[in-house]
Amino acid sequence: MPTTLEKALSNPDSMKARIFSSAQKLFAEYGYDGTTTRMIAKDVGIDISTLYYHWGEKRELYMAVLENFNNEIDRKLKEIESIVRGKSLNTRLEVAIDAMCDYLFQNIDVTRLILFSSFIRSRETDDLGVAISDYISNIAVSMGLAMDKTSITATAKARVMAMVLSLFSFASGEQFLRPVLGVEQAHYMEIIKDTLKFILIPAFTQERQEKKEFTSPEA
Amino acid sequence: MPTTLEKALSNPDSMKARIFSSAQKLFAEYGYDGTTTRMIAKDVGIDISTLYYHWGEKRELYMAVLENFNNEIDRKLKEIESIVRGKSLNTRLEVAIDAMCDYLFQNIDVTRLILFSSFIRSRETDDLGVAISDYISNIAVSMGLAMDKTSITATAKARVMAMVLSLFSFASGEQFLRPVLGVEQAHYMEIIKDTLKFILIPAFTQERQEKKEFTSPEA
DNA sequence: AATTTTCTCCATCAAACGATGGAAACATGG
DNA sequence: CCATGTTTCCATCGTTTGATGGAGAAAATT
Repeated sequence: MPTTLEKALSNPDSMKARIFSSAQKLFAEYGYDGTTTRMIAKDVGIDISTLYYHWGEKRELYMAVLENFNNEIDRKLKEIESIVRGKSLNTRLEVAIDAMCDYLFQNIDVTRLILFSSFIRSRETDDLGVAISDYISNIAVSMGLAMDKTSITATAKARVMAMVLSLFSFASGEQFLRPVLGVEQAHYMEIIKDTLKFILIPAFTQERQEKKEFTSPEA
Repeated sequence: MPTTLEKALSNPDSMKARIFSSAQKLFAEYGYDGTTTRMIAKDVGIDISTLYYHWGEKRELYMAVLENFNNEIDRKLKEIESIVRGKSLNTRLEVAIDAMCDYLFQNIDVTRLILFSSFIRSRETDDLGVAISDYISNIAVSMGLAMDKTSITATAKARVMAMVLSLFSFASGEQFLRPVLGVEQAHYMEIIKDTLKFILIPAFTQERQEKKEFTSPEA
């Protein structure tokens, strides 16, 4: 069941969808305050008022971009969850890291957006943005690191945070991180995947063996 | 030997230093484009033109804030390096994580600033900002994960990146991450320290035992 | 073909932006 | 007390920002 937003964007050639696409790109690059409606209109190749005709206020357009990401990430998380269900913790982490990397690196714009909207306050409103925080608990459950949302310890949440923050940072910061590594774009993601597995899998699996702190879905 | 900038800020009651302090706080909260010169002036309690009298262009003030961070972080890294020199890798990581956390959490503004300046492009200039990237190699060497800057593999750099990005993200995002964990401010840092150690130490020490990929300074 | 609806642009608005010149307040040394 | 240099504020500049009304083009409907 497509949302009203998705229906409006169903035709990528429509003016509304073209504006949305440019807005997403620019908001992700310059942030909310750093992006002007004129920049978006120019990128699309239209007049400003055409933009306002289709989307109304700037804030409205921004919210739509965030809402769209919300829908996508929710779907993606459920998809990954269904894939890794029943697998061992080690496999769950490995598959999830691969899948999330694939997704986020294909959608760097939205990845940057969600990161910025969480970290940076806007001048006009105090509560713009969809918090990454909402996903932390969901991911912890999806990964089988906790039974349900309510029973997750602060420690477990923090570890999931570390995982998510690294992942988002690596994707969002590719533009300036990749030159430091001196690798090509295709190679970059492979290194990131390996690094995340290298860092995360020992930590979570060792913990499990030692304390059995995390419950596993097949238990 | 204090820099010219540090000399100008030596007296924290001076108008120039007060403006600098407010600017740092606001740039860190709203980003470059999200912070106006009027916001800064109002925060200090002065007229805009007073701000311009002391600092000139807005960009100038922003650059000064970044330069100040550069000086501080360089000093901090050298300080940490001298402390951990000769210690075991395990101890080095533990001490460094503690020290860096202590420092970054006491300077959340500058931590956020350096993160934003790396991730987000400004509207007016293309190369504003001091890249985090410069520190990656330095830290790798300081941690004893590599002999010198030139011989670090992309893989090793990526792992240091993961460490640095997590650290910076945890500090920069305290405002919205801490409520998710449901802990108090004092407890937050402790959890983050534990989490970083939990995540990083097994990865790096296991790697060392298995492949001896990283050189150690006492070898 | 005529009419209605949808769309796009031109011109423009008020408010906020970065930035400046000049007058007034302040301090300092003679 | 005055002269000189520094600092602060008021008023204002030109530009850019978000946003809108209305004229006309394009497309759809009748």
